[in-house]
Amino acid sequence: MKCSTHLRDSVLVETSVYADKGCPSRKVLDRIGDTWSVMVVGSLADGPMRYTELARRISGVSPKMLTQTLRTLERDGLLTRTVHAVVPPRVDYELTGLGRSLLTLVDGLRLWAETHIDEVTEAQAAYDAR
Amino acid sequence: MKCSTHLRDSVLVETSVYADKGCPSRKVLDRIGDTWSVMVVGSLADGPMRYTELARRISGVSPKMLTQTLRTLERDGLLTRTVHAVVPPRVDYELTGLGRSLLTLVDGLRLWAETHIDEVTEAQAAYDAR
DNA sequence: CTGCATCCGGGAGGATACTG
DNA sequence: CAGTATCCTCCCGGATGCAG
Repeated sequence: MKCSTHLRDSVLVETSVYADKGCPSRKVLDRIGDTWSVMVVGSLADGPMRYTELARRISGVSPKMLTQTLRTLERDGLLTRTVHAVVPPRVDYELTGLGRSLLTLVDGLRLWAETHIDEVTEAQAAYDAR
Repeated sequence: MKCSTHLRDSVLVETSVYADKGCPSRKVLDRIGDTWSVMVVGSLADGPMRYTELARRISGVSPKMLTQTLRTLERDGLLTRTVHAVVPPRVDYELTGLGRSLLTLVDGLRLWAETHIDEVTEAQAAYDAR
């Protein structure tokens, strides 16, 4: 787990991991780490989707956070935002190729979650019982 | 990307995704989403490690957050904490089988990051240039 | 319908000093 | 060495109102 391609200059930190802010893992983590981002990407797996549809599928998200998340993902090139010049306004969000390449990870995450959630829950119960 | 096993009761939200707080993806997200957690798990990939060693490899982490992260991961059954009764104190942290099963994801994350970070950076630059 | 602007409270998390 | 305790700041994110 070395940030081999982004190690700092100093030889003293050769063994450091995730040490550099510029470490790509760190940057991606800031994105994947964002709960809403992952949920948006996951939701868009099924295809293009409108703003309201996303809001409905991601229960609990405020308009503010949804917009903010969508903007960030758009800026990162993970999805496209298409405004249709009609009334009422219609805006479609769709994953880019880059965004879809993330689906593998997101899916892996979901799979791990469904597979191991029980073990985690048991471990927590055991820990709390001490 | 349905939380198929954890859908809410109401039929009205049948199409919702990540809607339920109890959704396992959501829970795992709270863990994976945590930057420090991922870095700790990634660092421990190489084998057992002491507190200070972890602190050194994860540059920028405060003692507070490192301890907090380690406790949470221990509680979740992702790593073990072994205290050796010696002076000076020696505490080893080691991934459990469950923790190691997460390495696949963490590695996938790192791989995606290293592979696509340039595309993301370019996309950001293009977006900002508009 | 699809947002943006604004306000605001709470909690995450950094810095620092100290202890068994 | 391996943490704990304390303080304090910042910003995440919810609520609300409004605009195009």
